[in-house]
Amino acid sequence: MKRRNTATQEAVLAVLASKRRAMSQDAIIKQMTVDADRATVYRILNRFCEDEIVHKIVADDGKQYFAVCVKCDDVIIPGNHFHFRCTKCETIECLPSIVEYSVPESYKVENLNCVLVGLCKECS
Amino acid sequence: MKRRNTATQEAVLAVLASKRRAMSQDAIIKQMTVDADRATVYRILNRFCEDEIVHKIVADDGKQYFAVCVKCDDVIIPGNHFHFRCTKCETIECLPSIVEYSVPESYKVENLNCVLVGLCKECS
DNA sequence: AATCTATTGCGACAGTGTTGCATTAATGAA
DNA sequence: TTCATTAATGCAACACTGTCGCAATAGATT
Ligand SMILES: [Mn+2]
Ligand SMILES: [Mn+2]
Ligand SMILES: [Zn+2]
Ligand SMILES: [Zn+2]
Repeated sequence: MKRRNTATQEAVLAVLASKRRAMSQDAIIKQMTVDADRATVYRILNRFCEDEIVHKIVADDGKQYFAVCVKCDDVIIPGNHFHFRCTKCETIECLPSIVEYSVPESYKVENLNCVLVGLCKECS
Repeated sequence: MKRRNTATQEAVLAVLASKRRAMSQDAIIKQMTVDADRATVYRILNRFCEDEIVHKIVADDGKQYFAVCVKCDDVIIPGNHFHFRCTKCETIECLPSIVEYSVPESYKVENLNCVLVGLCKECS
């Protein structure tokens, strides 16, 4: 299954790369110049997740948000970081803060989905 | 707005109290002996949240899960604890582990939604 | 140009959570 | 007890999200 380059994929990535935030499919399509079908954008985003170009966060509104896997302060932010959702400006951003946790004996953690909710710097 | 006691409310609470897990509205209704309307159960659960009888977790499947606010090892588990979702037995439980985080200057955290995903003790 | 097949658009679907509104029933006063 | 008040419910309807099947389109390669 070799990947192909398409205008729609580049448009999706361009939006995600320009904003420094995690965005919902809804918000991504609104920001896109090219029009694309909802289902297509979902497929593109899921493909990006498989290829680890973006990562997915499920916020406490139940929606999926996607963000590019970027470097921050010259350190690659891995999957296991906190996210922050501002209830006022309705944005979600990746925090440079790593999630530290401990689980009971013999539990196996494969994934994290940690979202802090509140007011961001600008809104508080 | 004074609260009234009803059989449905007690049934919902009975289910949540008997299981030690966080449950979705779906799962709660399946376990209930009394039948009740979907919408009613949601209203009951949201009321319980307001009254802080239960707390709500949004898992990475985008669904809302509800759990009674119980004591664990004689220590009250507050709202800011991790949750664990087992992908095999499809349960969500409250972990006794507190979420430790740090946010950038002047961010205000009002809520947490932190879910660890993987295999629980029995399933791993 | 011809071929292969990844990608897309469209329609359809299941599931979740919410709301409006008429009806029922819990509660406290008479 | 009876009555009045209104919280709680059942039902229908709705918006929204994420997914999938399938035929059509269009990258990539020879
Ligand atoms: Mn992130
Ligand atoms: Mn909990
Ligand atoms: Zn903000
Ligand atoms: Zn399990």
